[in-house]
Amino acid sequence: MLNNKAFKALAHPVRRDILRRLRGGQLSAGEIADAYDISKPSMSIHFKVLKEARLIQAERKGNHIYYRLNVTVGDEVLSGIMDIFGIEKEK
Amino acid sequence: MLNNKAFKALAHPVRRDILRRLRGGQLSAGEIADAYDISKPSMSIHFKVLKEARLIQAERKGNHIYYRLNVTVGDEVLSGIMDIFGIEKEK
DNA sequence: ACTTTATTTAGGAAAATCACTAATTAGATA
DNA sequence: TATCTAATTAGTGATTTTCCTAAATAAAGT
Repeated sequence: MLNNKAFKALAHPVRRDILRRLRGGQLSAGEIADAYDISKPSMSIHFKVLKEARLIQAERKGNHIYYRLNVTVGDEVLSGIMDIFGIEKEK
Repeated sequence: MLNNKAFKALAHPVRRDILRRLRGGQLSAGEIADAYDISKPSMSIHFKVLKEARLIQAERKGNHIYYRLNVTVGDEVLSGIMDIFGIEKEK
């Protein structure tokens, strides 16, 4: 399946929340992780899952790694859902 | 999370395919199951997951159980995805 | 009542997911 | 080089998922 990884990534509430948090622009791994009561290593795994699904993109700036949303894949998921349910895009 | 179950249900490629198959109208458990190289009991579990996520609805007719799509929940998922990525509904 | 057909439930094994702590890597700075 | 900060990787354990076969249930036909 083409974007099975994206659907799998979206199956976890924390990962969906991370994405929502990135709507406003890029944030560092630490900034995101601080918002959750989950260890940094565990958060890092969530970032990895999102990255491998191409739902987020990473950029290193000195000491920090900044993550930002990849809305393109968001659109793909949206199209996927619409296809699944036979929902037409209202123009 | 409200519809975490729906997102979890959508994480499996076979379950997404089952839903797609139901776009054209209702089908019996057996009709759906026959299309996959997976045992009936395992398929039954997939139906259960989809049912508990309210993505499908079941109706017994004599010997058969017919499943049909619940597009309402499809719409909810769609809205959820749009919210996550900050995608605006184009009117 | 017995049998057949359709489907689910029970029980169990393998694999994946998700969390943790400890250790490592990468870059900046003294 | 040594040290500090930021983030990841390694290793481990608990839980969940996903599949199987065998058994049970439900409705219909004989």
